[in-house]
Amino acid sequence: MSKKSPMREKILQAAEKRVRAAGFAEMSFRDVASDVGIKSASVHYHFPTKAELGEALVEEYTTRFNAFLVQLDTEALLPAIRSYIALYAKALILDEAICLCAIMGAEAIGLPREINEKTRTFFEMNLVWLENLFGKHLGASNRPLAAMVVSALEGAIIVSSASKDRKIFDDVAEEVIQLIASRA
Amino acid sequence: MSKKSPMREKILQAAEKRVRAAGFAEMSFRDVASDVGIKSASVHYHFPTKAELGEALVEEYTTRFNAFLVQLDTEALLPAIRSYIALYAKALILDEAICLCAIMGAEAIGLPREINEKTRTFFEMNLVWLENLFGKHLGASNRPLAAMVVSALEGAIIVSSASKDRKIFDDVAEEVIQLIASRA
DNA sequence: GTCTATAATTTGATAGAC
DNA sequence: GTCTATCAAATTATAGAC
Repeated sequence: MSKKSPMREKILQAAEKRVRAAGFAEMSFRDVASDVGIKSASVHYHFPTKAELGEALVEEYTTRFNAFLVQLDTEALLPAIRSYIALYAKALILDEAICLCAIMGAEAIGLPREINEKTRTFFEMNLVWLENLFGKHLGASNRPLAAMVVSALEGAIIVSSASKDRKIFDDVAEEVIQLIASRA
Repeated sequence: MSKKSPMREKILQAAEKRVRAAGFAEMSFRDVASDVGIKSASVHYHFPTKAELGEALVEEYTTRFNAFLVQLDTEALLPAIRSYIALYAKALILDEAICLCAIMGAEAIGLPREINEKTRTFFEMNLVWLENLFGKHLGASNRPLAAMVVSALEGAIIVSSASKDRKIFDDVAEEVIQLIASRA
């Protein structure tokens, strides 16, 4: 679906970084253009409108996240959960940013419907993956537990990032692991 | 600290609604002025800069939230937690919006330092309140459990709101209650 | 594909009348 | 306290040259 143009990829990368740092509304074509070394008019060649850039961002983010999830399907329950948590930890610590879909979800009312639908798909993908994981290892699907895990990790990234205190995320990560271990 | 001017209160209320729906960056003086029936120049009389309006928003939100928390201090553990969860449920369902400090935290990089500090204070207030509650009823303070509760509820509001599925929040709320009950 | 130039709109903010 | 008038800057987006 997505073309492999190198500049397109550079734009997506720069735009994602800015959205995940300050929000979709704060990300401007001029800033992104400056980041990748071209002019804002040239960004419109790759993404005609800001809405289309936003859609591509969420789409690509979801695809990338899903690629990781698929890899985890062979692991046992607790190792899989640890790897899943590591995805969120990477977002917070390595990228020094929050989850793209957390900010897109928070800004939802001001965003185009197409972006909102893709954001929703990201969360549903996470929930379904966890449900299947629990179904496979705990015998029952357990959507409430899946919702608890996704919410706790998404929330932990925001609270931890806003508080500039990584320990908050680490505390929540450990609680999530213990919670699932207690259900096993 | 905050003056009791009726128009000032109306402005704060309208601005909070807009920030919690689409973010601080998307909230404009003109839109807020229109909401309360005055011109944007008049908003500057009450709040000279947008940064000052933002600070007042977080400050007032924190004060209001704290007033609720103080009231809950006489309740037993599980009733107190249920009431605490109800505060978040009210934000999601009645206000049809996410937590002000969740969006302020998510947009942090693009916001003035003063707002970031006040946002951080809000989260710390929540953590300390929960820590004290656990200390009183569980014998030990347990900051990780406090972080888990705050993160799960903040995250649940965002995921639930973005997915337009209230059941996600309700599921997480029930998981939080069960989690704390299991530690009692 | 990228550029210059520019249109059209919105924004935060100020000056000064009332 | 609120208004009109206005400004300077930033924004999304388009047209057309190269």
